[in-house]
Amino acid sequence: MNETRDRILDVALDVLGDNPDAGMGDIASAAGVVRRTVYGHFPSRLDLIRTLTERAVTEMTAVLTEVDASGAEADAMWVEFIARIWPVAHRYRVLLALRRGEYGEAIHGLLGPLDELLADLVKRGQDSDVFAQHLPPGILSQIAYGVVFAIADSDPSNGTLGARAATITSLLMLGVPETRAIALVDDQP
Amino acid sequence: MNETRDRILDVALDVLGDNPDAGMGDIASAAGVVRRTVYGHFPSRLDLIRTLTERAVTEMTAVLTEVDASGAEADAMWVEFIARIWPVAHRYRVLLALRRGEYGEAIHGLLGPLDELLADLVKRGQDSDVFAQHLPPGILSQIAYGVVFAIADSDPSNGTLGARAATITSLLMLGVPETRAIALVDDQP
DNA sequence: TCTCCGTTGCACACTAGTGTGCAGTCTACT
DNA sequence: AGTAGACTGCACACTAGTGTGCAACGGAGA
Repeated sequence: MNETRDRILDVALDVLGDNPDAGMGDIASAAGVVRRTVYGHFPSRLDLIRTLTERAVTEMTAVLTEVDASGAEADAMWVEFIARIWPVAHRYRVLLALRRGEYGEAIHGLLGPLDELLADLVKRGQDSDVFAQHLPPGILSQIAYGVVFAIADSDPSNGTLGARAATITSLLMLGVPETRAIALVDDQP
Repeated sequence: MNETRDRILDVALDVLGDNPDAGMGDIASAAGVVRRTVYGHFPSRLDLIRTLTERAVTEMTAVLTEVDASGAEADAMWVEFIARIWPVAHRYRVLLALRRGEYGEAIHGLLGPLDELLADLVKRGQDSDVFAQHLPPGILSQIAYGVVFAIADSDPSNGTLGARAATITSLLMLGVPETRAIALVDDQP
């Protein structure tokens, strides 16, 4: 039904991932349509980006709330969360870049609930002495999450080779000892 | 003599720090001059940014090579480097944002030598088992350095309160155990 | 006083993007 | 065959920035 619309969204994620400043024209031609068609589906550039962000938030909060329900320790939850978010993180890496800039405020607003869930998880970890307390949970969660995205971004292949490294790195940063971090990661099914 | 030129450079760092997409007009009025005057000193926007970057690279490589000469262990070197780079990092935080984008290539080229020095330091740390090896030195150094900038960016006051947290966080990420990290940081004169 | 020289104010050309209007075409469905 | 809906192609108005040219201004120093 809306296959063109979906293709535009998929392609926009790719194109903006390569260059967050890409214009509607670039997205259109990458999707094999004309610029006017894109405006037919998304009245403005902001609409497109908002739709993309909503998609990301939906996918990510779904994963996070599912993981949350497991009742495991905070560090184990984090490992599971990153493992499941990893394939998605690379696709949506552009959102991190787009948070500073013209649409920053809009994106920030949509990402807000996800940020809170993450901060909660980190806070619980800090309260039970699983995570270190050198930074407040709000900042620590953002930085740790940002590192995962940054590694996803440095990873050319989007393969699972980087997922392990990203998980270990973020765990270390959260204050989990290296031996425990490696044990947790290697426990993944 | 060149007090206007210097003021423009200083102010540009502030303005671009707040908004990396600020135009020459924004910089000019923030510096209390007219746009035309800015073009009198810097023929193009790229010139301005290049000059800013050269300044940053000069300051930072000076610090890093000085620290390098101490012959200390890699983790101690890192602590000293961050401690001395911290006041500068906040001012030049814009460069991290500017690396992706229009002038990315130019900035990347200028920052190259600094990147290599950092990667060398991390590699030496990995070789002597002071740093973990979950990521190749080139990526690990970038991520660790990025985290320091990111925390500097979250820090509203640019006070030294965040410096401690940033140093600990980057050490943890580099694989230094928490107790050792804290000991190192508290050893700072 | 005269003269540089940095600065100003304004006009201009150019680029590159956004978003709209509208008539025409193609295709799938009835 | 006919029609509805999506897509196209093109023109247009608008915004916002870059970089240039040039005459005029004003102050510090010879």
